[in-house]
This record gives sequence, C-alpha cells and structure tokens, in this order.
Amino acid sequence: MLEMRKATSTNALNATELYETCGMAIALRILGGRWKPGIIWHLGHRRMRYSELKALIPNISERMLVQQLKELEKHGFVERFVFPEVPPRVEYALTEEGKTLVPIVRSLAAWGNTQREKIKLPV
Amino acid sequence: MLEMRKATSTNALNATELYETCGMAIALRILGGRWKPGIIWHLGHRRMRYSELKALIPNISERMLVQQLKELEKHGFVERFVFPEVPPRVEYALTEEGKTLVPIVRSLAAWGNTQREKIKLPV
DNA sequence: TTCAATTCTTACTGTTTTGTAAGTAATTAA
DNA sequence: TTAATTACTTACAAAACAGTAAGAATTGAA
Repeated sequence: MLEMRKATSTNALNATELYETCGMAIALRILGGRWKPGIIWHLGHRRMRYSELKALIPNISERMLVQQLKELEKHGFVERFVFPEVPPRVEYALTEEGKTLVPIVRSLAAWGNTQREKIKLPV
Repeated sequence: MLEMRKATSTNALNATELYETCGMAIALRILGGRWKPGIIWHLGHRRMRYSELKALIPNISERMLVQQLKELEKHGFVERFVFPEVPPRVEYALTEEGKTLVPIVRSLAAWGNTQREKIKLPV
C-alpha cells in the first residue's frame, strides 16, 4: 500500500485546500517529487521495461521507482503490462492521458535548461 | 539564513546530480514546493505588498511566506522594494527573469484544472 | 540442489519540508 | 504609558519524503 498522509494534519489539510482551489497544485502533485519527471520523460519516448527505466534513471532505488510508477498508474497516467514469463517482464507506457503531460514536461525542461547558467544551484 | 541541506547526504547528492543533468529538476526546484506556485501566480498579476500576498494565499504561515520569497529573490525571480515608513511597507514584484515563469505557471495550472474532475485527490 | 534473473515488498532509518508559537523593531496614536 | 501596525526572526516540533538493505516469488539452467 502506498504511504498515507495523516488526513487530519494541518499539513495535509493545507495540501487538500490547495488542490481544490489551484490547478497548479494538482499538476505539481502529479509531476512533482524527485523522480516522476524523469519517469515521464523517458516514457515519453517509448514504452519501457521496469529494468530499462531503472537503468536510465541513475541512482533511483527500487523502492522509489515502484512507488512512483504505482502512483502514476493509480492516477491513470501510466499503464502496466505484465508478461507471464520467468524471469518476469513488466512494461510501462504512458496512457493517452499521460501523453498530455509530455509537452508540459518538455517545456518545463526547456525552461530549466535556460536557467542552468544563470542560477547557482543547488538552492 | 535559509535552512541548509546536509551537503553529503545521498538525498542531497541525488538532488545535485539531477540538477546537473535535467532541466526539469531545476525548474521544479524553483517552482516546486507547496507555496511558490501561488506566490508566482499572484505576483504574475501585479506587484504586491507582503501583507497582500499573505491575505491572498490562505493558510500560509509567515515563516513559509518569508522563506519562499527569499529563495525566489535569491535566485533573481523576485525583487524586493522596501519603503522606510512606519509601520513598514515592503513590496514584491517579479523580475524580468521571473516573468518568464508566468506562462509556465499558467500552462501548468490550465493542465491541472483539466485533471480536476478526472482524478480523485489528494493522492 | 543451488543459483541466477527480474520485479517487486517490507521494515527501518535519515533527511528535508512544513507548521506553531512566541518575540523583535520602529513609530504613531490613544 | 500602552497599544497598534507591519514585516519579519527564531526555536522548536510534526509530518512528509527519500534511501538502505534484506527478502519473496518464479522457474529454467548449471
């Protein structure tokens, strides 16, 4: 099961209120976090196996990869195809809905790249 | 002083490596978090006082508002104008650089709004 | 029989982000 | 003298997020 938020914390209530009033909060909930953008980016090119994603996204742990894929699947942005083989094979692809994310991801990335020289990261 | 990350944690190293390879990680570092989108959204309309922002962004604490404004200022997306009056008056505005964020923020918000009906949030 | 490969799951720990609550400074108005 | 206003600052605590490491299921090959 995915990790749960404490539904009654002020933190969670603030998050909920934001979702209700602000489209951007929704978008960032889906796109945000450290790993989701990369996952969507790669799946934007083509359908991929779990192990391919893992290899393409340096340093991601299995826990994180599975967790983020499950969230994306739960919200209908990613589809999961299981092949009954041994060793197992599982492929992931963006759904039609998920594909609507691709231009957004790309424009975010393009904007970020224009900033690379200008700001001194991290933070 | 802003809160610091432990520079040697795997967490921080992963973040740094992402910034170096991925424009989107940069973009999300600037846009991400719970409150920055709203701040940019409102400043996208016009220059505002600190207290106006506070009133327009429900539930934000002063700690968060100050902190996020400082980060945006540090990276050059927001400019701060102090008027030597009592009680004090401080206004914030997007810089030219900051204004380049506005179309991105708006397209994220527009996309998020199309999702509002489709997905059942929070997570 | 043991190992290897792949896709996960689980329990645990550490790090980062967010929220709370109290306090500060400066001046004017009551 | 005291209170009111605005824009903060600080110390602390709670919640959320991310990473580590071990293990499980499957079955064919060594």
